[in-house]
Amino acid sequence: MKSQLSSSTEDYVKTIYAFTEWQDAPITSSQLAARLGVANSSVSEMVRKLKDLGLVDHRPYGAVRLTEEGRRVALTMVRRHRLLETFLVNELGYSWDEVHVEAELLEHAVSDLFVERLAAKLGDPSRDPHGDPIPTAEGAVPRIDAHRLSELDPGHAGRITRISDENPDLLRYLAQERIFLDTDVTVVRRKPFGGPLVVRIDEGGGSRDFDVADEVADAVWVRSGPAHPGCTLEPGT
Amino acid sequence: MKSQLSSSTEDYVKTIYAFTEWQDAPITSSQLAARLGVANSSVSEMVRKLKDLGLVDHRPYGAVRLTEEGRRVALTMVRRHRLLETFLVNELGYSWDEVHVEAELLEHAVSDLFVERLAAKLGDPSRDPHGDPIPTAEGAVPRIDAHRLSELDPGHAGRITRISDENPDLLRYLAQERIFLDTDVTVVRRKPFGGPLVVRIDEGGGSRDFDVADEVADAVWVRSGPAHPGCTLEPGT
DNA sequence: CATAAGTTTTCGGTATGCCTAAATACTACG
DNA sequence: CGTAGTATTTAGGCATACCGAAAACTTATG
Ligand SMILES: [Mn+2]
Ligand SMILES: [Mn+2]
Ligand SMILES: [Mn+2]
Ligand SMILES: [Mn+2]
Repeated sequence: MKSQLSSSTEDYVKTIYAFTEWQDAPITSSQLAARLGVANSSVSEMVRKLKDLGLVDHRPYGAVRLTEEGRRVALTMVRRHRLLETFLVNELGYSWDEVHVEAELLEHAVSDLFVERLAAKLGDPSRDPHGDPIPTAEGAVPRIDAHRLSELDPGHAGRITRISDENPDLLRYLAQERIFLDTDVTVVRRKPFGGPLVVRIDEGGGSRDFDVADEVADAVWVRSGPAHPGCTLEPGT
Repeated sequence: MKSQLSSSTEDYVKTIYAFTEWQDAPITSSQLAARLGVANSSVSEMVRKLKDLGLVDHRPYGAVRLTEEGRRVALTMVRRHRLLETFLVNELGYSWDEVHVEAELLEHAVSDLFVERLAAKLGDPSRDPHGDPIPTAEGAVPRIDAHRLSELDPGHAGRITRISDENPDLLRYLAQERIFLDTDVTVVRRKPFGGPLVVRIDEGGGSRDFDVADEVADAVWVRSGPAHPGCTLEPGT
């Protein structure tokens, strides 16, 4: 059952999974190549290998989709990655913009024992420093019910539950502006002529207004409703 | 200054260093091959590469010796390995026979930042779970003044300061027999006709006698003198 | 519906790091 | 001091994972 995949294989599978985590369409070869920073030809070769391993479904010139087994492997890697990020922030004092690169390598080096011991030590967290859900060891993914800040109408209030970790510079900027996970925000209005979104931020009893650039509004996810939402689990397949 | 060596390169350098850590003679090609579990021919190729990188001195058919630069790299890897082992035991509840394999992989995946943050969190320890000295970030090696149990005369008393981590089975056996680092022992006598060494073990107010097989007596290092010896540092070169 | 534009795959090649088998160099002994 | 035996290096190959360029296929457009 433990087939000992190479780190490249693990990264391919993880990247295929990540693409459909917050949207629906399956990933294409060139998108995969772009995300992995390799040539299209390299993807063609690896996808054939992944298919031979039974990790993806793929017809020539078609999109790449994970099989059940591929999804299982992906969730294992995502769990590792996010637990490691949590460890780096909670225990080693990393900031949330520094953790991704480190976790990207460590995830391939740790054993299953290490991961489970670490999870226990961290108190079995259900989300990582960016608010991304941490799959359980059994492959269940905590459901996070949130919308992009960019999609919300004026007047909508909620709590930041996820910030895309794709751009470290953006994360650094937000930290500097004292905007974190669990910060409460209200959409005030959109400035005219394609201007930025204005949000009100609750902070230490008072509040302040903040202009949100479009790229930022796309990266920040907000959940309305109760202050500390319980996480519901959807079973792994 | 950071030249990004491959994990194989790092393991070669570390193994060359380790060979002379507790004895004098430099390592030969075949010894290196045996320790790394690779063919002699692989060593010949890699040693040429290491020489090109300026990490070792080597003439054809001669022994392999680290250069100053090689020693610096080796000490970096040894520091990583031993800090990771310490972390696994102290923070994740590993036993001392489980840590080596895990650290062997992790040492190549962690960053300098990770290592220094980890060292700080662990309180800058000067020895690992097996009593092996942890080099400082500057490359100074805590000097451990100890002798093999097998070399001591009857009547000699001391404290266990190091146990070779080469054989996990031996470590497991010793743990089961409640013999740890910092256990106080006195050599009682050697049983005749090449029989085992008998040592007295101080334990919880009382004491017990224990028969030590030759392989064990070679693996256990004892330091006489004060109960908690201060560590002296020898500067890295 | 034909062809241009874009995407994907195939092809030939590079770099690591490993292997076995063969050649070569040391060393120790008669 | 020559030679047998051992240690080491060289030669030829394999597997992985990457590349750029060329060929093959899909799709979009006029
Ligand atoms: Mn990775
Ligand atoms: Mn994350
Ligand atoms: Mn290693
Ligand atoms: Mn150790």
